[in-house]
Amino acid sequence: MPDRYSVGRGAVRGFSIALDVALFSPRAHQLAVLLVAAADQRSGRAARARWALPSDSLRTDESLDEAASRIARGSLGAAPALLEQAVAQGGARRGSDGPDVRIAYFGLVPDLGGAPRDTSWVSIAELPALPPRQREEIDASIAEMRAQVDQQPIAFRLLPASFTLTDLQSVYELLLGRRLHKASFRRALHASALVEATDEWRSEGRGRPAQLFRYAPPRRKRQRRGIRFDLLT
Amino acid sequence: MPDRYSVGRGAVRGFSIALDVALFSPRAHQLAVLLVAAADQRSGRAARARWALPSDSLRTDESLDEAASRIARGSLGAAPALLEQAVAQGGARRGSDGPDVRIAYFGLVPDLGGAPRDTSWVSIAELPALPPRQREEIDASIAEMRAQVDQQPIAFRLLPASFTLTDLQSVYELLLGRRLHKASFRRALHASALVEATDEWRSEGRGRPAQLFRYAPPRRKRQRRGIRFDLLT
DNA sequence: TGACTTTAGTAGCGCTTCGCTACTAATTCG
DNA sequence: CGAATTAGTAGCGAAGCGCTACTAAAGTCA
Repeated sequence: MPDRYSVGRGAVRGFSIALDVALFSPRAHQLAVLLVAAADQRSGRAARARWALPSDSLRTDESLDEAASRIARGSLGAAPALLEQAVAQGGARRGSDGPDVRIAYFGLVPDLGGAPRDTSWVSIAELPALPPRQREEIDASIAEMRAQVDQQPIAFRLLPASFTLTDLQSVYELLLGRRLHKASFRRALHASALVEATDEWRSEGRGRPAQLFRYAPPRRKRQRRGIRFDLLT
Repeated sequence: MPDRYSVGRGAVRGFSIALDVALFSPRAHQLAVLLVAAADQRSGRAARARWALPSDSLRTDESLDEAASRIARGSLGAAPALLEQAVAQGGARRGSDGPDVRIAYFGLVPDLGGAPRDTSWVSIAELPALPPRQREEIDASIAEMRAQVDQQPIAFRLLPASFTLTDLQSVYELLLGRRLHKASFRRALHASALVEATDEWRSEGRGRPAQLFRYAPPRRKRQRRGIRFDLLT
């Protein structure tokens, strides 16, 4: 009889688990991901710059979420504004001594200026060569993040407490990777009542000054919707 | 200096990895999940029936996807119509000898009648006591599956090649867990041109016979949409 | 036979949402 | 003073949604 309910029997304890954390941030009108510089490991050569996602092995005294948070803080020097699990992949050893299973997390980080030492914010449109599977992890993370953009108000975590609506629209455009129409964006935003106007205005060189808004979520119950056949691939 | 880019260094090889597979199927107008009966492991007692998700440890010669497929086939006796990763959880040992990390997959299975020996289709509204964390895995799987319902035409995988529109609507209602309005459902479906009518009709006892349709996806490019602020929690 | 029940399927109203063009408003530059 | 630049709004036409109310075709049963 096939082994149909072997819960916990004969567990193989030989796996190592690596966590990769893709931290995204809006930088210079591009969506950028934080990469760390790692020395080339092959000997007998001048060390060339290699790039990789912040990564580490799971330790025995922490949960996956804790490990992801530790790795994010270690590479960034601060806690990200959001940190969520994207995807797990792996199994079947690749013949190397690397980890067998990789679990990818992604995070969002406001643009607060520079990058920590030995790290760099790199536009997702210009990614360098990366270790195996990390490219797919970044792609999966972006897809997962975009799926959450209109489920959770994550865009506001990338902005300071008060911001202009043009700022907010730019964040949405970077997160989604496409342009939005100004009037439609504002209409939908106002209808949602997610922001409230302050009485401050910001002048940014030329042009009319922009009013500052703050995030002020109402307590609303989620309303159901019909089937979105138009979203089917 | 903090350990910021320790790719593959000091990997701990002590983890075991368990995969749980939640297989969903429409049964008796309920969404059901396949559970396997496991004998009570505590000794000195008459074995009471215990239920659990189909589960097994990851082996060293297979990938995560392969393991999930193996477990699904092992419990079901056939391959499911869909199998996708839902979530990984764990780390930090619970002091037991169980696996350290659990990775949940979910699948969809058409209603083809009975359940294999030692298994049972149980309505998700009447779940029995389950091993730790499996309840959360089922909840996460349902949420993930529902998020995919209008991204992928997964409902059609639960129906035979030809079906009535009432059948199709029932599948959508079970997958989404709520009632849909007949006229609106059909209007959206016809607008999508996802199905085409056959020239056959099915009479189901009383009432007017229903026309049979088949799934016939058009090749269409995905059109972008605006921000759905109204979906924000 | 003929009314009643049951299930399938459609018409269309009122409202909301969307993308878009076209406008007005307030500031700096020269 | 314009011209340029950025902020913000009005509103049109199309599409989508929820719903009530209808028609259509079968079985049931007096």
